[in-house]
Amino acid sequence: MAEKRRRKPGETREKLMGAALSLVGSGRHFDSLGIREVTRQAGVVPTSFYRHFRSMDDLGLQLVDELGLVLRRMMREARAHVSQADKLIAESVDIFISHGRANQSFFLFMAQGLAGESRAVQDGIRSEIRFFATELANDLRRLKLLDHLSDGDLDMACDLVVRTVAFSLTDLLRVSANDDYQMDQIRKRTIRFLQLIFVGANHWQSGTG
Amino acid sequence: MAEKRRRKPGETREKLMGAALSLVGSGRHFDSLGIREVTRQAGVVPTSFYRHFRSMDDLGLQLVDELGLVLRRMMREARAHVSQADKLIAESVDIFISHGRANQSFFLFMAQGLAGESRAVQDGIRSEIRFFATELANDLRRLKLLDHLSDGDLDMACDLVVRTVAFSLTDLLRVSANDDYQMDQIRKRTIRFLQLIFVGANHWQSGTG
DNA sequence: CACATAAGTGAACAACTGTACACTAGAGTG
DNA sequence: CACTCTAGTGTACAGTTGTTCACTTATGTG
Repeated sequence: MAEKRRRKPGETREKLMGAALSLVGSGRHFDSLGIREVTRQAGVVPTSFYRHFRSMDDLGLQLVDELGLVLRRMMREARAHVSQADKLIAESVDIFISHGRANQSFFLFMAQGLAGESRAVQDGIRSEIRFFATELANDLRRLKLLDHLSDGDLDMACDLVVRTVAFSLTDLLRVSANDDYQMDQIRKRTIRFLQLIFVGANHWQSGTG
Repeated sequence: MAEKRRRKPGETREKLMGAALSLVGSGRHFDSLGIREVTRQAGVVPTSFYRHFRSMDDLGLQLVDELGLVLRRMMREARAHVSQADKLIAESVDIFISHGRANQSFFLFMAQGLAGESRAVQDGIRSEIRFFATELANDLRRLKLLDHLSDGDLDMACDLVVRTVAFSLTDLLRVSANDDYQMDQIRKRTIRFLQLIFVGANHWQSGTG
């Protein structure tokens, strides 16, 4: 046996990251995973792990990088689908939801990592979220929305929007994929949250506070 | 040796819960703690654990109950300190921050549990947060604030407020206690978030959306 | 005072863990 | 072709884990 060696470069690496992700997706917490467990799930011998990662933290950091790609894809699609300004919120939320479901494990990993053991992973995820927020601010500027806000206030508002969506995603990931009622509840509530924030932003004047 | 037995009822139980909490406080994730580790930290023999808890999940659930008490204390203090409506937000945020620091480990546990392995702990924490939100709604009704909102809309707004504060708490718990600059940044940003939400709520009309 | 019970103890065990080591197959390069 | 890397393999080991068991001791109740 054991006739397969060196098939594609990085194949085992991806298997390991996928294995960790799938364990997270099946309810486990990333910080409770062990090297042996991950390699077992990946169908690989434990020692192979060290060919690609120094430690579990290291693997986590590389997952954060991939998470960044997922988020960028999501942003791109949201940008491409913005038709009219009045439907912007609902359409964007729908895109978040569909990406959230399509990449369940990634977003579970994100939610876990925010309060996880590895400070580096925490920082990575937080910086991805911040990046997302500043990109959103750029887009709104480009669309001449919330034009009366100062740069700082717009940034603040976008930060709040992104946090709210992130929190809603964690709601979403808890309900089973076929529970349409709950899914729709979360969708509606998220839309209302964002509408409330945008109403606030529309009536915001820099002097406040 | 070993001359101390049965000192106070529940003494060891509290030591075990305190030990788990202190490990969380020192950077560990609750889901990565083991029974032996906790008993070691508590200065107790591993078998003692089973006298009080069936499993780690069980201990986690009992921590959620204590978390509820902490939250109720915080609410009570916030209620007692509401002087004028115009300072309500800033004063409440200050109380959240001081309680957040005083009960670091509890709030870390809360943040971890939201995305943790145990579904029961997740549910417990989420229901504590929901309870907090409905209590906030009751208070606002009593103070005749946001009086024009329907019950549903008020609930929604309070939910958003509580989520925002919860997220801010996780920011807070990351910075070291003596980093006054960062602490103040978080404080100011949280106040602005809440102000933005309240401006939105003030201008909200049920028909929106 | 006797005694059942709750709450502590230590020893034991099989299962699992992370990691080190020595080995080997294939790919790319000169 | 000879070579050096890279990425895979199996074996080994000491340390840790959860859990069971038989035990002791203090306490409150009858």
